[in-house]
Amino acid sequence: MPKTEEQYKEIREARKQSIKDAALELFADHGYHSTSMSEIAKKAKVSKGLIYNYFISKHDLLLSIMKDIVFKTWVHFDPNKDGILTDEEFVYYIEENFKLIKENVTEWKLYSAIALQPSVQKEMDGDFDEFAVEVMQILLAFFKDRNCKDPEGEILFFASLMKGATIQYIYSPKMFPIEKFKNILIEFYTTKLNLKL
Amino acid sequence: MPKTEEQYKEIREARKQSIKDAALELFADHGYHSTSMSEIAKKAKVSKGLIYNYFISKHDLLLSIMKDIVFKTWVHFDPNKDGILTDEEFVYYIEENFKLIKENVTEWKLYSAIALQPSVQKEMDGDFDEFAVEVMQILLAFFKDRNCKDPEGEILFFASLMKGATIQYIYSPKMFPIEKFKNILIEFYTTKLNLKL
Amino acid sequence: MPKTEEQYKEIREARKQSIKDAALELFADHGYHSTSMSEIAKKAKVSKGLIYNYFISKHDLLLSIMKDIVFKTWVHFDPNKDGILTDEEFVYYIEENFKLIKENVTEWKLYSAIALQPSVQKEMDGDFDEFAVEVMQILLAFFKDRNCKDPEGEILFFASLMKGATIQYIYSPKMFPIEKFKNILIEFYTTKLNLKL
Amino acid sequence: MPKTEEQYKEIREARKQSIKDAALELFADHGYHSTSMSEIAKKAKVSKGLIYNYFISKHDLLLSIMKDIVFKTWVHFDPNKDGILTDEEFVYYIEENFKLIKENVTEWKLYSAIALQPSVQKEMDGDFDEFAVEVMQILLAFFKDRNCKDPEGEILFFASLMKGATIQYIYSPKMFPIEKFKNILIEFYTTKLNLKL
DNA sequence: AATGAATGAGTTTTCATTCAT
DNA sequence: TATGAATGAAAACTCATTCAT
Repeated sequence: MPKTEEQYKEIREARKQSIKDAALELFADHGYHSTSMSEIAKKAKVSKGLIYNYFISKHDLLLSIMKDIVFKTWVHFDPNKDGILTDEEFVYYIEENFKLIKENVTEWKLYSAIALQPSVQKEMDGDFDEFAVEVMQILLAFFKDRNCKDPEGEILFFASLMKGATIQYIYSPKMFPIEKFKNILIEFYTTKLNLKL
Repeated sequence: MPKTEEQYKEIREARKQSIKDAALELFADHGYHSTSMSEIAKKAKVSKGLIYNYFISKHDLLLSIMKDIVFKTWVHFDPNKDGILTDEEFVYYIEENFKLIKENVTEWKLYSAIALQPSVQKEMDGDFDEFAVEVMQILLAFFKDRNCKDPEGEILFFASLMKGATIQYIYSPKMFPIEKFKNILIEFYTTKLNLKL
Repeated sequence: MPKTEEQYKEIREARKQSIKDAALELFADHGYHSTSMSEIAKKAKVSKGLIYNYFISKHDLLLSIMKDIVFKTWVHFDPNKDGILTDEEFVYYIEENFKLIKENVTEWKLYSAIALQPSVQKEMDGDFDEFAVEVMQILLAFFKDRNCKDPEGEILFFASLMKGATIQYIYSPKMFPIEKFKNILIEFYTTKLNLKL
Repeated sequence: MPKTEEQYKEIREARKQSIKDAALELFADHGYHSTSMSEIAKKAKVSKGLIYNYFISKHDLLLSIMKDIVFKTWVHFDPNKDGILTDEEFVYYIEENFKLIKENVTEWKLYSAIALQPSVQKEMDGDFDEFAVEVMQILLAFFKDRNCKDPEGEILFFASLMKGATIQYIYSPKMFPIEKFKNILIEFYTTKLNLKL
C-alpha cells in the first residue's frame, strides 16, 4: 500500500528544504564553486543522487536559494502592500532590514558574493527587477511627499547608505556596529524629513 | 647582440603585466573559477607553461592582481602622506575615488566579487587591514577636527555612503548616475562640515 | 468482489505487454542505452518499481521484446510446419515477410540495431540458432527439389537479397520502394525456378 | 627550446590515430555505450584527459572513426573518378568491396551497429548522402548502358545483394562463405549483363 | 500488487599543473 | 626563456535497482 499523494509531497518539501539549508551554509562559507555536490549531500545527510531528484543542477539549486533570499526582504517592504510608505513604515523598513541582515548574515554574504558574478546576474535580474522598480516608485513618492527638492538624489543617497552598511556588516560583522549605524540613520532621517513617529 | 640584464628585466615585467591584464579581464567577465588558465594563456598570447614562470599558481595570479587594485586606491588617499587630511584633500579623495572607480569598473567588479569570497578574504585581510586602520585614523582626526560630536559615527556614515555608491555603480554602471551622486555627496559634506574649498 | 485467479493473470499479462510496448518504442527511437527505466515507466504509465515485478532487469526486458520479434517471423515460415516448402508457401513467405517488416519497422529497427551489439549477440544466438538451422534445411530442400546446381549458393543469394532489402528499408523506409522490390524478387524467382502459382 | 611546429603536428597525428585505433576495437567488441573513456585511455596507453585534447567528446571520437570508415569504401568505387563504370571497374568494385569487408570486419561491425542507432543517423547522414547519391548516378548509367529494362530495379537488386551479404558476413564471419558468394555474384552479373572481362 | 523516494557506483568531462624538449 | 603535450584528481551528473510503506 503506497503512501498518499499528500504524504509524498510533505516528504519532498522537507527534503528539499534540508538540502537548501545545507547548501546555503556551505556556499556562504566556502563559496559556490568551492563547494561540491558531494559535500552538500554529506551535510544534508542525503545521497548525491537525491539532490538531482529535487534540483536539476547545482546551478538550479543556487538559484532556488537566491530567490528565497530576495523574497524574504521583499516581504518586509511596505508590509500592507498599499504602495504608500508612511513615516512608521519607513522606519519599520529600516529596522526590519537591519534585523533581517543580522539574522541572516550567511544568506546575505552569499547573495552579495553571487550577485556580482556576471553569469548569475543575467538569470537573477529578471526576478529582481520587478521588485526593484516597485521599491523605487514607492520611495520616490515618499521623498516627494516630504518636500525633498531632489527625490531621485535622495533615493541614491538612501540606497547607498543602506547598501554600504549592509556590505560592511556582511564583510566583517564583528567590526561594523550595525545597531549604532541604524540609530544614526533613523535619527538622521527623522531630523531631516521631520518624521512623526 | 645579447640583451643586457636590464632589458631582460623589462621584458619580464612586460610579460607579467600582459598576463595580469588578460587574467583581470577574464576574471571580471566570467568569474575567477569559470576562467581557465588556458583561456588566460590564449588571451595573453603566451603558452600555458609560461604563466607558471611568473606566478606559482592561479591563485597567486589572482592575489597579485588584487594587490594592484588595492594599491591603486591607496595612493590617492592623503596624497602627501602626512597623516592629515585637509578640506581640499578630503574632497580630492572623494573625487579621485569616483574617478578611479569609473575608470576601473572591471577591476572593482572583480575586487568586490572576489573580496566577498570567504576563501579569499583570509588571504587578503592581512594586506587590507594595514591600509584600513590607517585610513580610519586619518578620517577620525578629520571629523574630530571639524567638531563632530560622534566622529566614529561619522566614519560609519561616510564609509557606508562611499561603499554603497561603489557597489551600486559596479553592479550596473549604466543605471547608477555616479556623477550626480558625487556632487550630492560633496555638497552634503561641504554644508555639513562647512568646508573651505 | 474479489478478483478471480484468472482475472489477476489477465491483468498481469496486460500490464506486462504495455510495459513491453512502451519500451520497444523508446528503444527503437532512442536506442537501448539512451532509454532510461524512468522514461519507460512514464510512457507505460506505471511506477518504476512495478517494472521490476515483471522483469528482473532492464536487460531482461530487452530480451523479452527480442524473443517476441523473432517468434513473429517464425510463425510465418512454413505455416503448416510440415518441413516442406511448396511454390505457394515460398512466395507466401516472401510476401508475409515484407508485409511483416512494413508493419513492424519499429521492431525490426530495434532488432537489427541490437542484434549487432556484441553483448546481445551471445545471449540471442541460442534462441536464434534453432530457428536458423531449421529454415536452412527447409530452403535447402526447396532449391534442391527445383533442380538448382548449387542449392547452398542459392540460399546465400536468396538470404542476401532478403536481408539486404530489409536493412535498406529499415534504414530509410521512405527511400526504399519495398513493394517494387518484392515484385522484382517474386518475378525473378518465378522465372528462374519456373514456379507454378 | 621547444619543439618545432612540425614535430608537434606529427606527435598529435600519431596520438590521435592510436586513440582512434583503441576506441574502434573496444566499440566494436563491447559496443559504443558499454565502452568507457577510461577503458579507451587504458588501451591506448594514454591518460583520460589527453583524449579530450584531441576529441571534444566521446561522441566526437565516434564520429571521427565512422567518417574514416566511410571514406575507406569511397576510395575504391570508380577509382579513376571519371563518373563512368566500365565492366572491369564494376567487377573490381565488387572484389574490392568484399576484400575491404574481410579485412575490416571490426570497422564494419561497428559501422553497421552504430548506423542504425537513430541518434547517430542524423549526424552521419549528411556526410553519407553525398557519397550515396554519386554512387547511385554512376550505377544507374552503368545498368542503362547495358540495356536493362528497369535500371532502378537493378540497383535495388544489386544493392540488396551487397548489403545482405555484408550484414551476414559481419554478423557471423565464420558461417558466411564470402568468397563463394563473391564468385556467385560475379558470375551472375557476367552472364546477365554479358560483361567482357 | 504498486508506489516513488532513495541509493551509490559508474560515467563523462574539466583543468590546474608538470615536464621533456 | 618558452612550448604545449600530457597527467590525474576531482567535479557534476546519470540511472538501474532497492525498499519501506
